[in-house]
Amino acid sequence: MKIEVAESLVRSWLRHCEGCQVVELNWKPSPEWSLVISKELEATFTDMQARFPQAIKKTASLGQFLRQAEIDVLGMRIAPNGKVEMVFAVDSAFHSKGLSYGNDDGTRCRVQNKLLRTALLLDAYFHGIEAQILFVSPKINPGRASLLATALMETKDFFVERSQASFFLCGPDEFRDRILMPVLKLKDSIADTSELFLRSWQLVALFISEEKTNEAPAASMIQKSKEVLKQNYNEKRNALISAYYMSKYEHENLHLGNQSETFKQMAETYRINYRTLQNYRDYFDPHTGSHRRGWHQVDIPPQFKEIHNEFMLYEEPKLREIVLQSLRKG
DNA sequence: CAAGAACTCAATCAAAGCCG
DNA sequence: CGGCTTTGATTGAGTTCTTG
Repeated sequence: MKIEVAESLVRSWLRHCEGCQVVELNWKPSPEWSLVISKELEATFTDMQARFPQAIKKTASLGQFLRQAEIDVLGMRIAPNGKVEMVFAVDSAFHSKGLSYGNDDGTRCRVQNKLLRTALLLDAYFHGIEAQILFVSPKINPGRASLLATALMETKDFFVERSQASFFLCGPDEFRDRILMPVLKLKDSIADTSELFLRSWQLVALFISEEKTNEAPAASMIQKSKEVLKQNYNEKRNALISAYYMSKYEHENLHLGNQSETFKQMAETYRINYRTLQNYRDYFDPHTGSHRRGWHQVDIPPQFKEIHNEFMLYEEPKLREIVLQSLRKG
């Protein structure tokens, strides 16, 4: 069996991102299934032949047309009540030099043929169920993209009154945003080794994360996260200093209102919970000569100890100035 | 003495560490 | 890996104290 990596990706996508409980690759109808061809379906097929003579050969009968069909990835999303609420039919083409089946016309006809055939197939075997029909290709040359977009429009137009299906053409952008990126994000949460695409991505990711640290764009991201960390660190440090001040000297000299109001302002500035800040103060209380008992029953945590050691010799006005300045800077 | 402010400690949650 | 325990950080709730 030929292994198509794009199909594996789509399978993972349908399972995890689109909520399909059942997904099959290379789905085809069995010749053993009894297929009752309705008049409407027959009529649709005849109209289709007339409307898209290039894409569909006149010679084929409907039965033959359907039997030849194959859907690369077929997914079903089943509702809790057991009803199939959505069928996904995806055809994928991964051509590293850009989607191509011969010349422009050939490519357009092939894609259109796929879309039309799939729509008929779904109508025949999953009649009345809402469907999404997708043709996905990670690389489509710009010149052909507009051609295919037109073909897609024609197909949509043709089916607008006849079927519950919606059609999508996923070129490079949609492929990346709708399918690839969401699946890549799953890297750490899915452990199923039978999903080839995800598995290989997990393997590759081991090494690109290592390499990233040397690359410029990644470096700027790391720089950013470092800045965020530094900012958080400063906020926490300022919060601790303020808490130390509050424990040792109370709030009056700050002139920011009563104790609650003072805490409130500080907490807002340092982006922590009011209670948390109050608790910081209580950790200091047993060591600052405060009238409160504070957290006398536990040891002072190291980071509190450090602040204590650093500022224990500061006079009130000097420490007050430090606190007020940190509040002004925000 | 009632309402609001302050205090104390328990409960909760998440990250880190451990181990079969 | 995955389940379990430990540890640390944060928040919530109930009680006590002040103040007008």
